[in-house]
Amino acid sequence: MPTSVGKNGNGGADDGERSLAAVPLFSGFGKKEIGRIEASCKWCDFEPSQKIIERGQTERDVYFLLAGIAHVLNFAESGRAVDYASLETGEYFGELAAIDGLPRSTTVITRTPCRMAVLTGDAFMDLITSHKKVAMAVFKRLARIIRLGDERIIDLSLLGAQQRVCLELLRLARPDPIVLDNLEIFPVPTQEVIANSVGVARETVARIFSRLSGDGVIERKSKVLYIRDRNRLEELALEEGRMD
Amino acid sequence: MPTSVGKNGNGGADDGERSLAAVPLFSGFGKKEIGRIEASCKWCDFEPSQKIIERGQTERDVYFLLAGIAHVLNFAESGRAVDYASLETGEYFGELAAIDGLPRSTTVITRTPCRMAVLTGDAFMDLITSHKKVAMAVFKRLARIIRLGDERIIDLSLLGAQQRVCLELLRLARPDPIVLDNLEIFPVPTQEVIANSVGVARETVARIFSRLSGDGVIERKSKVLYIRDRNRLEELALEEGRMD
DNA sequence: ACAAAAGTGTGACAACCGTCACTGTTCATC
DNA sequence: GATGAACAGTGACGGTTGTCACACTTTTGT
Repeated sequence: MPTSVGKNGNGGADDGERSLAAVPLFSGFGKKEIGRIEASCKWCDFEPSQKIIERGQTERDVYFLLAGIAHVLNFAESGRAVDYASLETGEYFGELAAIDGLPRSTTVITRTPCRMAVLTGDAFMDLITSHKKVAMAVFKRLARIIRLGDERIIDLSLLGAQQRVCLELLRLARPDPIVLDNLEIFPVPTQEVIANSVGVARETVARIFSRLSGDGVIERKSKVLYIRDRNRLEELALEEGRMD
Repeated sequence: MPTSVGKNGNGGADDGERSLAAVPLFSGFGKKEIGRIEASCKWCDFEPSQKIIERGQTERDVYFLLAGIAHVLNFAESGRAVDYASLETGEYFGELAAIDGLPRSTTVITRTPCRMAVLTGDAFMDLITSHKKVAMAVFKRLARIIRLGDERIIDLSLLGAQQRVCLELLRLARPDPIVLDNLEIFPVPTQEVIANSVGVARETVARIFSRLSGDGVIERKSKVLYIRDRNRLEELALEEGRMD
């Protein structure tokens, strides 16, 4: 089992703020309206590594992440995981089941302590059908998910493990807040997370990192991973940059 | 180049019926309403192997497939293709760009002669925002696309080529219309199409077919592929059924 | 009906990568 | 600061699969 589940099985206590202000989906609403939505929410706190929804379950709640980070993934019987996405504060999940009524297609697990607001699937659908802005925002989000999925399918179908890892590094990279020319990744995900995100074995990620470090392309310092030679990294990601 | 493009470059002539009756998305509409939508459509006929939309283009039209079959795919520079889906009569494509205004993420090419109705992106969005039933149907379709994509990512990440090919055969299989216990695939896609659908080399598909034929699991007769031993095929798809 | 094109079958071969089995390192927690 | 757990690095090894090359078969078009 790659992930242990927290003890607080019943869904977390409610002891935090009750505000949806952090959710961009509702940014078009006035205070009254938001208040009404807030009134129909359940509020929960979760510890790290807790399962919020699980593939195959049939409830239809929609979750709004008010604080914390969660990730969307799936497990194979073998125990290996496939990571789809990381959810940040303000994002939501569980829409699919609310929309089509089918069982959950993926599992969502908290990475950090998380505070969430929960709407029933019906309440969410009411929101969608009665507010065009919300509907549009959800449409755009679904479109984005589809586009990201398509990209991922291309990568998995056509690229080698090394290329996919390099691409993932480039996707994760952000400009260094101080020296903006430098790219860095902070915090560095574990190799296992990266491996699950691009569909390779963890050891393969380790080997590729070793090589990249040796070539001076990347450099790791505890929590930060610096990208020293972005061009080379892009070459490796795009060309058939062989490993030898 | 795996696919040649038809000569009728300007988008096809209009010489067919002008009816959206075949499109389930509009099934909830009365005659008048459908008539209004029909009035705002452009109508086109396309020959086989014509590119309808192409990855990267920025127009936002939405296409309704009134007759024929098209497929959604992408090409790598190497020439290898990734097939996402096959579109049948009554389905539509091009929604994503209409929704989010971004460039086309995939290419769509006709497989057979196709008749289509075309709405501008704006007209399509009007339809969505003014008719809840349409919006819901589109939501459901997007949800379905996401779920299918997720499945595909799992398969690509966790399964071997052989397993994926066997799975694809099971997905394509339909009961024999006469002897309903028998499964068959008709018409058989070319090995190249299957290869592009599951992300393996065409030769690999050929080799797997050879083996399956030798083991009496499948049997090919010109246009039909019979599945003789469904259980074995499922075993091979799910277990780590080794090739020896 | 015939030629050309498209699709299929198969061998040889290398490399890529997953798996297994470790050791070494860093990190939290007492 | 010690101690265990999580994380990271690395060697060995073999199977699976992609690539290249080519013969063969079926389909298509004229």
